[in-house]
Parts: sequence; C-alpha cells; structure tokens
Amino acid sequence: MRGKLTKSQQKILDVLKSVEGEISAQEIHHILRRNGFSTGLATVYRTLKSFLLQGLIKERITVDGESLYQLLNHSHQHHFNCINCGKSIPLPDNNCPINEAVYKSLLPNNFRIYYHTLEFFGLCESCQTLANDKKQSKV
Amino acid sequence: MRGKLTKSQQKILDVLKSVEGEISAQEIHHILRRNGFSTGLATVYRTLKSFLLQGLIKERITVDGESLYQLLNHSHQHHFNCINCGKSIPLPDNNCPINEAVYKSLLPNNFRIYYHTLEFFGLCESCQTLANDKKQSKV
DNA sequence: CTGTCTGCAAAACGTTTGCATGGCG
DNA sequence: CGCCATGCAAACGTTTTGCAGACAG
Repeated sequence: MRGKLTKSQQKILDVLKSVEGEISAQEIHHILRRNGFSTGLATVYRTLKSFLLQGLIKERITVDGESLYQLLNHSHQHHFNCINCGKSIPLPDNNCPINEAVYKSLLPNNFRIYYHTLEFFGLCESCQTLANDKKQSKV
Repeated sequence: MRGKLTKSQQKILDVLKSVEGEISAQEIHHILRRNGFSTGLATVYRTLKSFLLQGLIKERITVDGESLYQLLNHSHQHHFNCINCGKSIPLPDNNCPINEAVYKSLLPNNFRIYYHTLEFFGLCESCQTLANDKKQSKV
C-alpha cells in the first residue's frame, strides 16, 4: 500500500473516520459485516497495522487486553482506568500536559514520534466502596 | 489476603523487590521454578492481580501484548516504543512531567489514583531507515 | 472443620500466520 | 501474466478459569 488504498482498506478507513473515538479491530469487522462486506478479520488487523506504521492511527491497549484504534488527526484523549472493573473514563482533552516542549525535553531526536499515551490507573468511586466493604477480591 | 501474605505471595513479592525494573508474570514464574519452588503460573497471575488492586504494583502492557509489573515505590519510568520492531527504550526518569498538580487539574477527585503511564510511540532510528528503503511493510 | 489458596490442565481471548484464491495492473 | 491483497482456518501466546487437593486458622 503506497498512496492508493484497496477497497477493503478504504472501507476500514471510512469506519475509522465515522467513529468519534476509539474502536477495536473486532468492532470494525462487525460493522463491515453488518454493512454487507465480507471483509475478513485478518484483513482488518493487517490494514490497521499498516495504518499504524504509516502514522495514520494510534493504538491503545485497554486493561482487558484489547487494542483500540483511533485516527491520529482526531483530538486525542487520555483516560482514567479502573483496575478493578475495567471502566475507562476519558478526561477532558483540552489541557493535555504533553506538548512539544515536553517531547523535546524527554526524547532523543533520533526517534520519530507519532503519538503518545497518558493513562491514569486506580479505583473508580464504586470500586473503592466495594473494596471498603471487603466484599471484594480478598484473594 | 488481608495484611498477611501466604508463602507463595511472599515469594512473588520478593522477586518483584529483587528486580530493578519491570518483570512479566512468566519471568517471575521461571525465577521461582529455577529456585526450586513449585509455584504455578496461575498463582503468579492471581497474586499479581491482587497486588495490583491493593496499589502495590503497576502494570504496563507492551506493544507485544505482554503485561509487565513493577513495584510502585520503585522510581517509575516512561518509554519510547517502536511500533515496528517493538523495542521499548526507557527515558531518563528524572523529569516526569506528571506531578500532583497535573493529576489534580485533570482528574475528578472521586477516583483513587494509584499510578499513571506515559508512553511515546513511533519509529526508532533503524526502523526509520528501513521504512525509507521501502524494503519494509508496503502492505 | 471451614474457608481460602494452590497447582494443574483445559479453556478463553485477541491477535497472527499459512495458504490457496482472487482481483487488479 | 504476475503480484499483491484477501478470506478462511489453524496456530499462537498470554491470561483466565474449573476443579480437586493442600493448607492454615
């Protein structure tokens, strides 16, 4: 894939564009199937990997071990993730603290940076109270 | 597990303490086996999940989909990750831009934050040249 | 005794790969 | 005609789960 996209690749890109936030490979696959395309799951994965290497999309792995993808030109989000229930709550995106200056100060310049992820982990409100009630995961 | 640790759990904690940086569940398992303990892999996973929920350790999922664990009181590291070859290069940890003030400004206070991850993704030097040579992943 | 922790093996899950087919230049 | 992309199914590696037995309080 150099420049031109195949039909399948174009359809996958369309789905990515149509989605507000992040989406998984399997969801893309379902949407395509639902819309009558016989695209295989493997093609979705292969295309996403290719998009990723071209710096077109970003990838984020959730607490549940699933990869979510998002177009890079979309406004990016960071999240709070509950390590107990797996809930992932996007933070207001207006004030991401990672700007050009931070990039430059932290990273050697022989890397080509496509994107970053900033994620917070802990317990959400309800999982905190569950933990306090000791009903939970004494393990 | 409330306060007191079982033998297995203590041994797993010891391994975490003995390691400078991050370590995978499987590596912990191997080390225990090598040292003559018959600890099962499932126990390692179960214990790590419990440690995680107690805020004892942090978890980071690599580009290859493997979880790495690290004691939370150890100095934390951020990384540059090559999306092509999977290399993960730790950044100088002295100046993490995510401090208390940033936490407070970004996050609602009904979450209990245990830790954060900040990761940069892109192409490392050698993968950039490979990409330029077009020998690579035209997909 | 009772309840939790453990090891083992099997299952689950998301993802990747091999291979034969198909489509496009 | 040749080459790359595709679909399918099988393979893969990590993590989770079910279960019976071991252990501790």
